[in-house]
Amino acid sequence: MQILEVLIEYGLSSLDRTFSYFYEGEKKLLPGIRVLVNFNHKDIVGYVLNVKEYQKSIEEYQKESIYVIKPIKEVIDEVPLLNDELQKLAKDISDYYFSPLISVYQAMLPPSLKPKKSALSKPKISYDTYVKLIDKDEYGLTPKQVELVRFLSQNDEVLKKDLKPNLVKALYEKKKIEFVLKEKIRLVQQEVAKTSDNLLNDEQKKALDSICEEDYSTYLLEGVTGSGKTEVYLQASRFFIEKGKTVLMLVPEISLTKNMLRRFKQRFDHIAILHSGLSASEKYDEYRLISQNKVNIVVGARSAIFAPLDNIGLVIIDEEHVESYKQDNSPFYHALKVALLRQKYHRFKLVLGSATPSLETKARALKGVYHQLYLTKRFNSSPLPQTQIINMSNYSNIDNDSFIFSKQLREKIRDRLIKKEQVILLINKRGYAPYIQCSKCNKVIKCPNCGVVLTYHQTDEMLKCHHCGFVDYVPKKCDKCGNSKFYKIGFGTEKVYEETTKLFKEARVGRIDSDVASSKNKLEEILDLFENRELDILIGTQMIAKGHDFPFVTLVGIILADLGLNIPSFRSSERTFSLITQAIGRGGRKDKSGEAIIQTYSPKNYVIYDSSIQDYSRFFNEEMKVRKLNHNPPYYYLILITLSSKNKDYLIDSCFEIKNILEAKFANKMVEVIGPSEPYISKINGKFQRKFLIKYKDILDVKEPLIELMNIVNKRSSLQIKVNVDPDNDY
DNA sequence: GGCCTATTATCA
DNA sequence: GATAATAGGCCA
Repeated sequence: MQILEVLIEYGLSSLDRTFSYFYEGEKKLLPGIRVLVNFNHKDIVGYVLNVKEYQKSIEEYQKESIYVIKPIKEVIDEVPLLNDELQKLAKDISDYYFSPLISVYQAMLPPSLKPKKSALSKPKISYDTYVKLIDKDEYGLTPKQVELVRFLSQNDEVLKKDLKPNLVKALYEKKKIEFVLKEKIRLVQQEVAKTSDNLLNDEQKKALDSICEEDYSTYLLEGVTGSGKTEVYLQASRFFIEKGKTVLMLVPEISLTKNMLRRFKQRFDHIAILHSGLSASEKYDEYRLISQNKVNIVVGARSAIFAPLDNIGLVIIDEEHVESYKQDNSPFYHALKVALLRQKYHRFKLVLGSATPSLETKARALKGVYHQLYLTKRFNSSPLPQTQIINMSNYSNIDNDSFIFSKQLREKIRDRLIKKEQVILLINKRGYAPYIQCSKCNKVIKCPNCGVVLTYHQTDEMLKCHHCGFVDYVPKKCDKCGNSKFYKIGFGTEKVYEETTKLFKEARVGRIDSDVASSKNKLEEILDLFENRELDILIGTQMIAKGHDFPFVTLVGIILADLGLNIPSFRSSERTFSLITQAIGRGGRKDKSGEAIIQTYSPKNYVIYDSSIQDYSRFFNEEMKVRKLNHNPPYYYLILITLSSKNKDYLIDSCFEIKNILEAKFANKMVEVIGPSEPYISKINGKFQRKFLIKYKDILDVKEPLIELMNIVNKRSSLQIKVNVDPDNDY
C-alpha cells in the first residue's frame, strides 16, 4: 500500500498543502505524476508530491490517522512530468512569490500536461505510421511489389500514407515489411537558407569573448539599437552548442519570436519554439522535443524560461527591460528571476540584452553583481537621428488647424510626403490613465500627500491618487495661476488618425490601435503595407516602436511624450525613456539620416531631454535620485497586496485592521506599509478592491509576517488576498 | 414553518 | 475552486 501526498489542482493559498490518498495497485508510483482523486465530492486532478510505501493494510493505517483517507481514482501518468531540477525550481518560485505550488506547476507545463482537470481533454501525442523493410527477398512478388521493396531498401523508413495502401497491405501480409509508430511534431517550421557568421567589430568581439569565458555569471549586454546584439547571441550560442550544451533564447513577445527564430535557423538546426501563440498540440510536441533532448536551442517568450532543457550552457534574455517578462497573474513570476533561480542548478551563462536596461539590472551591473558589456557603435555606423523637442505649451508652436500637431511636425511631415519618405507617429499610451492639466499654466494636478499624478475617473468625475488613496474633486481654479479651465489629457490613436487624414489629404495613413492589435493578421497586414511603402504614415502605440525595421522612415514624431510620464506608476519615467529612445532609433537607417520630433508640455523634464539625446547613463543617474527619494526599486523591494471583497464596508474595515497588524509586525524594521488605497481598477466582477504597497530592504523582515497575514485572510471566506512580489506596476 | 437565496466552512 | 451546510429573508 502506498500513501500519496497530493497537491489539489485548485491554485489557492488556503489549499497550498498536500492531502493524503492511498493506492493499493501494483504500480510503484513516483512523485511528479498526476492522479485523479475525489476531493470534496468532486473528481479532480492532483499532483503527487511524495510517495510513502507501507507494509500494513489501509485499515491499519486508517486507525492511526486522524483523517479518513480516500483511495485515488486513477493513475494518469506513468513517469514524472518534470525532472528533478524543475520540481525543485517550482518550490523555489512558490516560496519567492508567495504563490501556491500547484499554480507554479500549472504555469510551467503545457496545457496537455498541466495538473488540472482540463488537461485531460487536451490534445494527446499524435503518431505517424512508417513502413520499414524487414525482408528484401523478392521471390514470389509482383513487379509493382518488387518496385516498392527496392524503393524501401533505399529508404530506411517511409511514411505509410505516402504509399499505395493495397501494395503495403500485400507486403505486410507476406511479412516483408513492418510498421513503426513515431511521434508526430505538429508545428511545421519553415526552411531557412543557411548563412555564415557576420564579422564582429571590436566591441562585439570583446563581448563574445567575455560571454564565452569559463565562469557562470550574469552579463548585462548594453547595446544601442542596431549595434548587433543578435549577432553576439548567435555566435555565443554556437560556442556553447559546440561544447555540447544547450541554449535558451527569450524574446519579450510572440511577434518577435518570428524574427529571432529566423536568425537562429540561418545558423542552427534542432530548434524548438515555445510561446503562447502556439496551439495546445504544438506546445505539447515542442515540449516533448525539448524534454527528450532532441533540440539544443529553444526560442520563446516568457513561459519558455521553464523549458525542460538539460545541460543548459547559455540563457539569453533579449530586451531585458520589457515588462512582458513579468507575469501579471498568479504565480506572478518574472522570467529573469526564474533564470537566476535556475542558474543555481545549471550554472549557465545568463546574458541580459538591452539598449535601456531596467534600473534594477543596471544598478546590479554597476555594483558588480552582473558583468557589464557595452556595444556603442551602430551597424554601418549610421548616425542617430537629429532630435528636436517642441514645447506644446507655447501657443506659437501649435499648428493653426490642429491642436495635436506642432507647426514644426506638420512642416516636416509635408516635406517627407513630397520626398516619398515615410513617417511614424507614436502615441505614448502605455498604461493609459487620464489626468487633468491647467489650460493656462499647464500644471498637472498632483496628490498633495505624495506628489503622484492624480488620475481622472470619468464615472464619478473625481480625481484619485492610486498611490495613497487620496480623493478630491476637480479643482475650480488652478492653485498656481488662478485659471479655471482644465484639459483632460488622454486622447488616442483614433483622434490622431482623424487629424492626420484631415491635414494631409493626399497621404496614405495606417493606424495600429487596440482593435487592430487584437487581430494578429490585421496587424501583420498593416505592418506589411508600411514595409512595402504602400503607406506613407503609420500611427500607433508602443508596439510600432520595437522590433520592426523600416528603412525608408526618416521622420519619427512623438505626439505627446508626457502621456506616459504622467501615469501613476514608479516606472513611468523608465518606460517613457525607453519608449522614446527606441522610437527615435526607428528613424534613419541605411544611408538616409533621420529626424525625430518630440512634442511635449514638459520640455525641461529630464526624461524627455535625456531620451532626445539618447543618453541612458544621464537618465539612469537622474532617475536613481528619484527612486532613492521615493523609496522605490532598486533602493527598496516592493510587494503589492490586493484585497478584494463583495462587501465594500467589510473590505475597508478589514484593510485598516490589516494595516494595524502589519505596522505592528514591521515596527523597528526597514519596512514601510503604504495604503490602503484604491487601485486603478477598483471594482472587478462585482468585487471591490483595495491595495497595499510594502516597501522593504530585506525579505526576511517580511516573509513570516506576510505568511501570517495570508493565513488570517484565508480564514475569512468573504475576503480575498493577492500578493504580487516585485510588481511591475504599483497602481 | 417552509421555501428560496446568500454566505460560509471545508475538503485527505 | 466547488460543494454542502448553514444562515438570512420573506411570505402566509
